[in-house]
Amino acid sequence: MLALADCNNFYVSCERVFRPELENRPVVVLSNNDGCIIARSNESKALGIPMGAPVFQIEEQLRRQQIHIFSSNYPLYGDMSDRVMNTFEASVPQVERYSIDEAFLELSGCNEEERLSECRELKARVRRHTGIPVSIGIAPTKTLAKVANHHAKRHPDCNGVFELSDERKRDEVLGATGVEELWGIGRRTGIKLRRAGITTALELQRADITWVRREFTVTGMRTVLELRGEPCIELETAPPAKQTICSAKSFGQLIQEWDPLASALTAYLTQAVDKLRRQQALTSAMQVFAHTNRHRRDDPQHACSVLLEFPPTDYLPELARRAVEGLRPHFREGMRYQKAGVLLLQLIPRSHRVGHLWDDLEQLEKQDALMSVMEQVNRRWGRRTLNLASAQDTRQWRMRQHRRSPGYTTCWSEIPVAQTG
DNA sequence: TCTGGGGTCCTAGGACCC
DNA sequence: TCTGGGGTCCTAGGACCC
Repeated sequence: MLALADCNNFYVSCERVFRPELENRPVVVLSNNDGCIIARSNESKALGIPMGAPVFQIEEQLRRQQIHIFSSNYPLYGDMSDRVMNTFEASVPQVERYSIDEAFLELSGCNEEERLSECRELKARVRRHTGIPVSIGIAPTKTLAKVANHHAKRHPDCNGVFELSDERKRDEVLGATGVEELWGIGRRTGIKLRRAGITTALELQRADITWVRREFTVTGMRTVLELRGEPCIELETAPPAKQTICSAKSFGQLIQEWDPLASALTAYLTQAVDKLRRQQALTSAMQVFAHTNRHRRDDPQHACSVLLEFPPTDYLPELARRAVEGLRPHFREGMRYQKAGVLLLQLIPRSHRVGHLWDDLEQLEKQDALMSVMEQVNRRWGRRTLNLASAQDTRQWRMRQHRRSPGYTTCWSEIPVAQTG
């Protein structure tokens, strides 16, 4: 039997661990550049703060209702996530880390009673170890576990844990679930289903399978089978290596000159190469792009993008040179660029590097040594201690983060200090 | 002034092969 | 008028997820 464990309002909960006075108060967390709302406490939801709302549109409401606002602090959330996941992994036989705040678990309990108590104990342990509240939904398939989890969150009498295996109970809950609330049914498919007269999860579960297959491809069919209790989506305990790595961001302010754009590009590439090396992979192609802000109707619009190919490598200085030189001819003077990024493509495991007679092995070793030293220094002394010079001047593109919380668990100088008396 | 970032999977259609 | 039957590989685009 599977379970989906999901941290409640995760980013908000992370902030509250270190600011307990914000318990029971409305709190929101903003996206990069303090652009829009990406996490809300229950109190903020109750006050009608919509998910994804641009901050500038609801600024007045946020102030009037005295909602506490945080910029996002991804190093903190990533670290808290690791702590939660480690607790799961120490407690159940199998864990799939599904996202920063969710995991699918395989449970050992043989009957509903055992599984419920197993999960209640787990929920309490995570709270004790990390301060983060979680909800757990139990079911025979991932899709049903998602439904069970929603139910656990919405019904306080469940105390955050709910099992959906009994068929009668299952169909009753599915009958009360809107079809677009299901995992795998997005906005488009939801509209299409409603047009076909299918409005609840139960109606979808009972739909004709060949019709579903024809209209909604195998993905839709899998959803239906999973709703019937037939597992189609396996637990993935060892995540497959990524096929592409992307690093892209909006700038803190619009950029009109090449130098700061090149600087931002180098910084984003640094992050991408970091992930590449952690995955022990090499890249042999990358797409580099930049574009203006399409929301600004009055600004002239421009999007440029270039695809570069080269022998497999993970050597940052060379990749940075290629990215910058590659995009340079496409950059247009005077445009107001809003965002840039890189995609690393054609990834291969580092162990598959094919040597050529004309490879300069000594050169490759030197490059490798340099990258390793850079990583060690940065691990020891903090991110970006050692950096490419061109990525160093962040003044013109650095993210806006006016309300960022300290790196309580991720930065030596920001660790909270406890005082007595 | 102000609208996130990072991914995956699936299908259709074209090119090409025997 | 007639115009095989498979198969692979690649790409673009749609849809979805958190």
